[in-house]
Amino acid sequence: MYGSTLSQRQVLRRSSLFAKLGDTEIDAVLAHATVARHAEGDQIFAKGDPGNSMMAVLRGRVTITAPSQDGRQVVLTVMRDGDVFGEIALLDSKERTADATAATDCELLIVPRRSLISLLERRPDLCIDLLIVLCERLRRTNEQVEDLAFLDLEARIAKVLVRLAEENGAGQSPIRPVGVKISQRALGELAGGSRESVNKHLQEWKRSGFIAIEKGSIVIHDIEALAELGPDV
Amino acid sequence: MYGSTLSQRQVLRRSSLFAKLGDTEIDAVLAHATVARHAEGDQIFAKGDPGNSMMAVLRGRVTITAPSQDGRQVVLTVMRDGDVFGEIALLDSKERTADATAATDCELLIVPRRSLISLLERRPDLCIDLLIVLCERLRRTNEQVEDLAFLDLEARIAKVLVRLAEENGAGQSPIRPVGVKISQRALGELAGGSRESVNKHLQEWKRSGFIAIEKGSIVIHDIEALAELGPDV
DNA sequence: TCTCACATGTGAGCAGCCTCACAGGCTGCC
DNA sequence: GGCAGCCTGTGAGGCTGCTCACATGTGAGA
Repeated sequence: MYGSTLSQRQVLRRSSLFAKLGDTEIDAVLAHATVARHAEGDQIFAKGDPGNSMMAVLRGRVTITAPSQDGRQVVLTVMRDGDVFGEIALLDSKERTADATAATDCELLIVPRRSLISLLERRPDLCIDLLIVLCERLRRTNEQVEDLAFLDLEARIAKVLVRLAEENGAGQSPIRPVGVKISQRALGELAGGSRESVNKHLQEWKRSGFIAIEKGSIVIHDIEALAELGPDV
Repeated sequence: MYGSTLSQRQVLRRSSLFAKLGDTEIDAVLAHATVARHAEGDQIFAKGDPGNSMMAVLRGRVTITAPSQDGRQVVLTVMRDGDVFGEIALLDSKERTADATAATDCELLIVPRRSLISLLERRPDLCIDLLIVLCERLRRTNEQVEDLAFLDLEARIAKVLVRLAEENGAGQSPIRPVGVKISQRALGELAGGSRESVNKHLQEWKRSGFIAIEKGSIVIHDIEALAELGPDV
């Protein structure tokens, strides 16, 4: 876990929450933080674990999922470079509320409770930043509740696909096809539906020319059409 | 809105977030805050409104709901004495994410953005309290996502009923019947289902002797049975 | 008193989505 | 090479929960 101190600082600054810290404070956090590496598929923590640390994603992607008793899952969010997660259990000293799994090989910074609390006490402005992060999270989760309550599966899948396409850089031109690397099963977990039903809707869209289906990924040809299917409630 | 300063302070201290403040700080908040009264059914704010204040419930109940395009609603939470709400839009300076409606006649303290921000800057410990409030909120919303994704309507209704019963003071004895004052339509909005479907499940439970149904309220005779129907995922 | 708004009760019919079952194809590992 | 484990594709069957339609009771207000 040791590189030169300089690069460690830079690594920590990749995380939005810590970006604005001075060297002294960065070093104070680093003094007790560790870097963990996980291979794709590794479980980082499980719902119910005691949570006495917060993680920041330095590199890679982490999915936060809620497990059901019978082995199904819903994806609550996907964390990427610079995002922090696991702060809930840390802040209220309870159990982890969800599972965290490495979606790709990844590198995490693990900040123990005491470091974070003492940092927050020294820097009220960071505290407000963290509040804003939580607000954003809450907005997303509320939206997910609305989607599950009001939209049918087709709309939810469309919405997820559009979001993934945008995250993958569909911004440039609405014409250029965008590839989204995801299995149909995972898409189902994101949208809250079964693998088979996802497949059926995708087939429908393929016939309509909105998308093309490849092994392990979906190529979106007409993102407008999908956006119309998955309205913002 | 003016009573004696003393009672105003006490009123503000009813809200958990402000309870620990000293008189000086209370007065600083009060200097810019106002008290609003709303009659049952009044809309307090609507999704999409600009949000430059936070509310604390001094007396009464407020339901936070998400509206769908066709007029349906899901209830996200119900706020009661001492709870604060509306802090999301305040903190991240965006629009309100949901509707707020007075579920009963109620009295709210309205704290404008600047007062709150300056208070939070002076008192980092409050900031952490607020973080914990948001964490709790997030836990609840995540649970709601899990419920909608994994549980069927019957389980969701049961779970809502059990929660309402507990909030209404079912604690004492599991034998004594507990009355929950709620319409079947409202129950549907809490559980994410239609009025008719709610009615059918309730009839079923009535036949089984778990509950009795009265106009505008439900009397729970066997809360254990309901708790078993609505497991914690 | 009459009416409006709202609450509960109930059945018919339909759409969405799930599960089950079975296909074939590709990849990586023994 | 061959198998295990993942992926996609597809149909049958069934349940859940929705909408629609209508009936009844009741309290508030004109």
